[in-house]
Parts: sequence; C-alpha cells; structure tokens
Amino acid sequence: MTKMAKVKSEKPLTIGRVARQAGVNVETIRYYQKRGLIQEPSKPVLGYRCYPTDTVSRIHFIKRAQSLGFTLEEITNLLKLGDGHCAETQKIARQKVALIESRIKDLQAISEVLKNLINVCESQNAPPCPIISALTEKNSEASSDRAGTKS
Amino acid sequence: MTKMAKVKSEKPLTIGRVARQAGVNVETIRYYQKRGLIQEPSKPVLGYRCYPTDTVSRIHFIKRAQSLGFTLEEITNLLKLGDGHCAETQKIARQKVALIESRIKDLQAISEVLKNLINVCESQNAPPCPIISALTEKNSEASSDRAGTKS
DNA sequence: ATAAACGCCGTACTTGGGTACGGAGTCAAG
DNA sequence: CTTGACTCCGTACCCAAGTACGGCGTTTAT
Repeated sequence: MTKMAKVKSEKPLTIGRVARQAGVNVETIRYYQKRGLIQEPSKPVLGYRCYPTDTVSRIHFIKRAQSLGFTLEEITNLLKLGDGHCAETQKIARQKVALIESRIKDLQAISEVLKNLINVCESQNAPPCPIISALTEKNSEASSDRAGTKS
Repeated sequence: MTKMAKVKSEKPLTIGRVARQAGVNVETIRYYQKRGLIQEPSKPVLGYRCYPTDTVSRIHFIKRAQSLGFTLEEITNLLKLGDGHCAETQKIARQKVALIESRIKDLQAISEVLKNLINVCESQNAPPCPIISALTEKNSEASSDRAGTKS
C-alpha cells in the first residue's frame, strides 16, 4: 500500500486513470466537467489532458456528498463556498437535515399505513381485499396526503 | 365544496371533466391511458370519448397508491391483479414495506452523520470546516485501483 | 512499426412521471 | 351561425445523473 512514494514513472494522470482511481466512469468525469464540478485541465496542446492529482479527491468529495443526500447542484455550491465559510455550509447542511427528516417522516407514515393494511388483510382472508379496498375507496383521507413526496 | 358534485349527469363525462373531478391534468389521464393504467373508452365514433364514472375513482386509486410509494408500474400490476388476490397483493405490499423501511434506515444514517458534522462545526468556529473536511478527506490511493474493469 | 488501448468531442439515449405544443375537428352557448 | 372552449392525436420537452456511441487522433506495449 501507499506505493505513491515510489514514483515509478511520471505517467500523466489521464482521464482514464483518474476514473480508475476515483472508481467512476470516464463519462462521469466528463459530465462533472461540463457541470463545472471539476475544473478541466486546459486543452491538450497535443495529445491528452493531464489532471492534477487532487481531482481524484475532489471526485471522492462529490461522491461522499452525494451519499449524504446532496444533489450535484448543491455540491457545486458547497465547492464554490469552499472552506472557511462554516456559517453558510452549516446552513446548507441544516436545510438538508430538515429535508431528510421530513422525508423520513413521510416514509414512516406510508409504511405504517401499508403495514396496517397488510395486517387487516391477513386477519380476514376473503375478498374484498382491504388493501385494494383502501386504494379504491373514495373517502380514505386517512391514507395521508402528506406522504406525497412529490406533487 | 358543496359544489354540485355532479348533478348534471346528462353531460357526457369527457376527459376534461374527468380530469377536473379527479384533480389531475388532462395530459395525465392521457398518459395513464398510454401506460395502460386506465382503459380508454372506445374510439369516439363521433366527437369525444365518454368516460365511465369509475374512471375518476380509478385515478384516485392510482394517486393514493402513488402516495403510498408505489410506482406506476407497480400500480399497473396491482390493478391487473384486482381484487380477490390477497396473497399476491400482500406480497407486493410487504416487499414495498421492506423497501421503504430500508430507505428510512439509510436516511436516518445520513441525517445522523450530517447532524454530527454540524455539531462539531458549531463547537469549533474556525477553519477547517469539519463538514468540508469530512467530505474532503483524502484516503485515496489505497483501495481504489481496482475499480474500473471497463465494462 | 504496428495494433490495441486509450483520449477527445459531440450527440443521443436512459428512467419516471408527467407537461407543453400545435393543428385540426367538434360541441355548446349566445 | 359564429365564437370560443373543448377534444383528439402525435410529438417533443422537462428534471437528474449519468451512460452509450461513433469517428477520429494519440500513445504505448509488443
């Protein structure tokens, strides 16, 4: 491990190598470039682009942020902010937490309703199926309109 | 409310009226038709299509099912099943519950991490911002080498 | 030295759930 | 009878986050 000390040969860090090191697709990198998430290393005068090594860690940053629920647009903003803007960063993070928690509540409500329906359905084994009925009924306000998550 | 829920039953139930009663867009209905979620009421021999009244409740069904986290494809299946197939329906519902619950767990984990970072960031008010740092952490090099495999 | 592998670039396709557009036909009210 | 609202139908477009393709140029390993 950490064979990095051994600069075996100064192989230029081409897009494919960056991709391999970062564990993403080449196309993904090009896509990030287009979206301005990573800076493109100046036109290849002749031959291929050579990427700075921190490109790899930047991609890791992006991937980690995504896994925390940030969209690429939000990540763009985080990156623009950079370090030293804790207040802003915190604000964004707090908004995200709020959003996530509200989504959790929605999902919990949904799963409660469903589990309930399943229970009822299990305990009475003849049509009409309560699950289908619940969906079919006109006035089942109970199904939680809040759960929409879109719309 | 207390509008004529549908007094003039003389008027043919055209797509626009269905849409208004169901609270969706005309285009949405046409889209559902294309996807086979609602049956299209035979070619307009002359003039416009006339929808059966239960189209409205079918759309409600779809919307409620969506709000419970089902995709249109899944709803298509539920509708194909129809009533009297409790076992199948239950199975689908249980799978959905499992999926939702796992999603909830993911989101909870994410929000924990974020809240944690925010706390740390609040309690130490100077750069480097822990949130940014957490994302930036460079552990690259180590394991990523084997990712690509180029399709 | 030559072929395979890689990079460059633009464009189109994917999934899910719709929305929007536009021309032509039809229906209902004034 | 005319106007305006509505319907029909096909097609195209929107979002996000990429993936795929294809033609051509460069690099590198054999």
